[in-house]
Amino acid sequence: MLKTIAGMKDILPSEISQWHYVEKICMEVFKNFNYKEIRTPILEMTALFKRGVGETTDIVEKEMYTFEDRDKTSLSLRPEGTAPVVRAYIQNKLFNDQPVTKLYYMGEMYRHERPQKGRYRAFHQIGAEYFGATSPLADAEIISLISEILNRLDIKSYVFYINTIGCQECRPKYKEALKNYFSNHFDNLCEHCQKRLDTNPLRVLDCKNSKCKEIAESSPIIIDYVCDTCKTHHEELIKLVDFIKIPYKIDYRIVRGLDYYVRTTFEVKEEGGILGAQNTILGGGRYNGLVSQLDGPETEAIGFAIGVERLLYLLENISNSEYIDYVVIPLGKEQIDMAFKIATSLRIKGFSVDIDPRSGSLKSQMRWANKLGAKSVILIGENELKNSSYIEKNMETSEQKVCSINDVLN
RNA sequence: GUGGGAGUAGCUCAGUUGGCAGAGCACAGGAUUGUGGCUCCUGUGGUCGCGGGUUCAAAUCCCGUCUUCCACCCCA
Repeated sequence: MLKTIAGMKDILPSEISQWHYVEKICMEVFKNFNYKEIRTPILEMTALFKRGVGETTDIVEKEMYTFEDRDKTSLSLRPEGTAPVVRAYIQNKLFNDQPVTKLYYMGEMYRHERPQKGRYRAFHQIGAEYFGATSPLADAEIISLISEILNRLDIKSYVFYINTIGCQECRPKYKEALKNYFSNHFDNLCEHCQKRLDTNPLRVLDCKNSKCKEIAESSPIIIDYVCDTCKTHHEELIKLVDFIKIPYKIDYRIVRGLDYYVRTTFEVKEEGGILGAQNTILGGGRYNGLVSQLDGPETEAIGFAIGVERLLYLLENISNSEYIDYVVIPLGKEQIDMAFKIATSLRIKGFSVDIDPRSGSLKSQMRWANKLGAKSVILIGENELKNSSYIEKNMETSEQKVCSINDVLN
């Protein structure tokens, strides 16, 4: 039997109402914050991600679905949403329309990783990008927007972490300080962190190893090393977030894995054990260099992405009350034509209507109607057809009334 | 990419020292004439993930492979 590719799965009719629910609420909140939807192809040139996400990131180095087009161009399924949106922003010169541009997207992303709970090779992200704003107000607005989405979805078991990771100016100094500090504890670091100390000392901060964690506890703190611009930006952001009373924690270990981030980074995590090890349900940050790096004008931006599959784990079981307005039941073969006509008429009028194609016994059709959650059934037998009438039965109250066929057909 | 657990009916799972493939739920039909849900009866449904091997005999033991789950790496 042919199956889905490993780490990819179908979203079944029984699950789809949850997806619609999340998408609907997000779209409403985006509307409230004046974001416009953008849809980009799932396939892009590999070069976009190499330049956008970073040549040395894990995503680009070992997780992309990459293959050659017929003309030998290297293409990749998008592993994330930001680079394509930035590409679209530049290509369509959206920066000419408005001084600031606020976009959101919802779609499937692809990464060739080992599947795990909350981590799939095809997964969905809902995200937004805010272009053209240097002000910490933009950062605060993004955080407010995320908070509102989580509130409206009635998700409670999460922690909002905010950090700043400085800029190209000040981060190297911090990295150097970290390197010095961790070098003094080199023998007590795990194998990975010993290597990371050279490649990316920031990563040692969010290592899961208990010894590394302990050492990281008293490591130098980023905020002591950032330049004045970054520090002011961070402080003003915090002031704004406090002012609108959004709960958060400052966590200097939120370092993020993608190359393009500067200053503000943030993550929302579920820490009640529902998600296991993959407990980050959304993440994002400011990326000031990305647009110019992809040949656009110098533009500051900030964005985030929600992992929809992870978010769905946290959703309280929303009432999945499937129903249908009518099931039309002919009691015998002679009444099928008229049943079909009545069903059609009701459908045209806007009701949801079904009719059993199997023409089984009355009992079996009633059972079927009950299973579909029919609010009412319409029964047509020999006697009714003779009188141009039908019986409408309310499935909740069991009340029945005789109606005229002519009325329903008009 | 690395390490570990699991795979038997649509779903959740039993299956003893290797000896005829099972249950509950779901689905279908029925319980005196044309009325659902509750109850009762009956029935359909399996290449025991797939491929090799050992054996008179394999769901059961061995090897490989795929999928899935858990963790690492990393990320949403």
